[in-house]
Amino acid sequence: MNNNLFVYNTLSRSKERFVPIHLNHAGMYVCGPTVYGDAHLGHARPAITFDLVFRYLLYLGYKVRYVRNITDVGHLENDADEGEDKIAKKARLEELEPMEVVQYFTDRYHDNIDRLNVKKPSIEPRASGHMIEQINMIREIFDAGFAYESNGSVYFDVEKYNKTNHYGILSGRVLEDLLSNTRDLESQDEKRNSFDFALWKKAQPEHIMRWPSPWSDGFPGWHLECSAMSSKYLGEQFDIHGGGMDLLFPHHESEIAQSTVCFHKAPARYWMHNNMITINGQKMGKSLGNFITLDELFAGTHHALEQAYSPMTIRFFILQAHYRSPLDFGNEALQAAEKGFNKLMKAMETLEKLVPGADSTSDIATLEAKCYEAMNDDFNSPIVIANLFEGVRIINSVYDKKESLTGADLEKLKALFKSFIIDILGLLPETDPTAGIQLVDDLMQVILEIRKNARTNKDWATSDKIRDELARVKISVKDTKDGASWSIE
RNA sequence: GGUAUCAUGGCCGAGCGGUUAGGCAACGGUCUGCAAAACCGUGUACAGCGGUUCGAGUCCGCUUGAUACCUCCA
Repeated sequence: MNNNLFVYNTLSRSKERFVPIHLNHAGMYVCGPTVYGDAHLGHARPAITFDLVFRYLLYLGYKVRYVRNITDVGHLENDADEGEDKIAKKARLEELEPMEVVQYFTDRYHDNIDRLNVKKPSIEPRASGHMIEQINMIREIFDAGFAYESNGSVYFDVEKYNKTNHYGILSGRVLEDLLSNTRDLESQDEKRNSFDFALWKKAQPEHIMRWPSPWSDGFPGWHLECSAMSSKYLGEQFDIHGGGMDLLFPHHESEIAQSTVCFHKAPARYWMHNNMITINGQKMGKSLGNFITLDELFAGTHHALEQAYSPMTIRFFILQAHYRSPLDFGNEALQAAEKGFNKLMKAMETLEKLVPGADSTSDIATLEAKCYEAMNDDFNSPIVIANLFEGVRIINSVYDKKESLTGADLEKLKALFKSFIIDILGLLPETDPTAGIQLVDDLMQVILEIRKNARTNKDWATSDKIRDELARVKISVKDTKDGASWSIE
């Protein structure tokens, strides 16, 4: 097993060799979406980033348990809403059952993510299905003396925790700074300190999503579900915890505090955070209202979009940047990704047509080594892609008979492309809507035959008319030495 | 105000003490009836100011600017 994989750990702010807790096994937990709205481009980033991690670990031979939750309860809208959670609010507005809303957006999330060819996680637990685990965890924290009850709600005592631990270890914060710098928030009277966070929140009478507990009818706090579900399915300590950078504080910080109190150890060894997708240099987010949903991207219906972008274009676009770098959305960049992706896919087709030569003019083994090196260096997909384009150059040159590869190297290159493009990067050829329709093939053959006759007679007007008319229906015809070929745009 | 992360050519984005990133766009060439594709070649770059070093986008300091988090957020 490859043990040269290095992972950037937010905890240490450096790349560390990946050593799993249990030999040949890897446990990974990633914070999933809150299902109260359609998934947007920002949601695609962690889904694809950790899909890449998942796929590469699998590829290396690890037995991976990948847990990605669905948050369907508990996130507070804001203080003014007095504990009404987002999902309940949406449900009341639309007069739907909360679980109806959850189901609707969960299904839509799955549809979008599936189209991006994101592998399904091993377990996808829902917060609402783990009330008992969450209540038990609160009880443990309570019994350990790190929680207090206030008016039916339960809060985590951050100040007390910080006496023996460092609350802020992940985000580089110091509690004293938090004390003096916390913004003024109203209605904090239930809490001893502004930075204490809720473990259990008492439900207001109008609040529909509620569960019984020893303290009140209510719902669990913001950070608890991840601690409860990750420990349930991955153990008290597991290998990788992932999520967006915006969750670093306070969400992940609080997870560490909860788990440390309950299990006396940090929940995860490696903390991985993907950066944000920006639009005009600003974070794309729900609250900012500047987001573009995946549906809109696929259909090209948002006003900021010059065209529709296919799921694979989006996936390629995201993989062309390193996951820890911010990625700026732009039509020009998306269009460049689209062209680059098509070039890569065409080369894959060409690769199948190559015939072996007597010797090799390019070093495929080195190319392969570079791809592994890039993946092992904190999942550097842009470098992998750059190397794959070197492979594209070789493929096209061999096809043009300007270079040659031996049969063995040809097989190596095919295996390399299959492994890295399909298995690891998860890029698939876009399905041609006419694929498998024999009639279309036959019709095209008839048309090109007529055109060929015209060309033989140097009847360029007819030849060009056929090509132009076909271009209007998005079929491009290209004349090569071996005759005309056609493809759907 | 605090914490963290950045600042790379027309655009998107890698890199990291000394060697071409890559994609898209642009220009020249090969091929071609023309076009497209493909291939070959070319250019433009590391925010500013100091410092360390034989040598710095690459390390250190300062300045300027940007973003994220400190309130739900991927």
